[in-house]
Amino acid sequence: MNIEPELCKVENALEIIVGKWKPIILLHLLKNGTMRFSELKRSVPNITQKMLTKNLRELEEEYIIDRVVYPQVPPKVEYSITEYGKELEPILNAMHEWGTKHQLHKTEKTSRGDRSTGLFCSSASQ
Amino acid sequence: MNIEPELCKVENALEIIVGKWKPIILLHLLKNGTMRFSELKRSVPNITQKMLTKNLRELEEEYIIDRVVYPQVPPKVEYSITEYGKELEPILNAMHEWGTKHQLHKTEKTSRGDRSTGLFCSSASQ
DNA sequence: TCCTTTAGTATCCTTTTGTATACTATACCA
DNA sequence: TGGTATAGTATACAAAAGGATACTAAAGGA
Repeated sequence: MNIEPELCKVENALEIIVGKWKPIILLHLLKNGTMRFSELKRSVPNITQKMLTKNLRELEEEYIIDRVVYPQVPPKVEYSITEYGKELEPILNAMHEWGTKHQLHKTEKTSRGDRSTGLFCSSASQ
Repeated sequence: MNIEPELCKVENALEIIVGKWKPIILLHLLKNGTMRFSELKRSVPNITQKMLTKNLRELEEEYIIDRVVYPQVPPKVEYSITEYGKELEPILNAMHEWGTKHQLHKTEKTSRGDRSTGLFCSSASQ
């Protein structure tokens, strides 16, 4: 009744999808199916090549995404979510839903407080 | 059709629950209702005081948990999830479910591979 | 008088994460 | 001959996260 070791499983799960970039990468892949490296880079505006590569490698190691290299001269590499990775969809959807709500919450706080409103999505302007 | 700024909301949401410790802390609080600092520390075995304090402060700032200080001599501080924080339950449950599955996946990999099996939950032994 | 307990701080250190920049190969194009 | 494009790697560096340890206050017990 004291410690529930089951909770540790969450810890393990989290290691895979936790991080600044992985959930966004996965959401893009879920939405678009198959994406090239450069497409992903464009879709996740502030990520650097190094971080994108690193995160993709880690997701690949966990069998969450597939990586297909075409032996072409300007290289072409395609990434897609595996069947196994698709099981993450409920988590990502729940995050997305909650994120939308929480953003409103944040905006309300802003209107009487200390946060700037402009730094939400920098993909459209600037 | 190119960039969906909605995904950025996930990014924002994630900042709050991402991290090695927050989801486990929240799961314990969801399960147990109200917990003292020391209870939490015992429940999350490998966390340091510094990390626990830091994560609790951050969750408090986001109005996800409440912190009640009793002005006693050996200090007593109780933490609980706010109504707002309870909205995270679907995410945490989805994580927990997936985590359980993924652990099996991992174990399968181990049996033909390169991982040690003993490091899942260190709360019971050692 | 010393030890214990609780909920932390403070300090120092290591590791991870992230940024910036330069570099690669090779086919195509001008 | 030089520029462009792709999917990276290599390097150097800065910042954040995390870990280990020591310290605090003030009451109670041995």
